[in-house]
Amino acid sequence: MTARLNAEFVTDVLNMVDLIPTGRVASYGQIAKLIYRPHNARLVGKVLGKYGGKGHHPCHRVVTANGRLVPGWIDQRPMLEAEGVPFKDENHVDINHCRWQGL
DNA sequence: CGCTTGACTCGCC
DNA sequence: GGGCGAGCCAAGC
Repeated sequence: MTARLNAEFVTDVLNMVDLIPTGRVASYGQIAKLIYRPHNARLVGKVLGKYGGKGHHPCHRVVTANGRLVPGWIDQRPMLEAEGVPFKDENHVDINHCRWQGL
């Protein structure tokens, strides 16, 4: 995972998301930091929406730092719920309790 | 070639 | 504790 500005970045993001354990979620900033790009959190979401949606990566386990799910993606809630992720609201997960600590 | 937008984050009020 | 604004990077028009 080197500091690249192209496909390497995408590969690293997808790789990180793919290794998130079931019943656990990670925030965009968390992943961005793991790939040495703390300011590219927005890119993580963009990548997931493009490559993640096309590939077989558990992009549904990735939420915002606030624990909010993807706006417009209603299927994300039941998917996370089925994996054992506690929910605060219909659009917010208890990220404080299920945050991925794979650091 | 430059402005707009986006599955974000953090600081300030 | 919740709402608002600024910052950052990349892709699309």
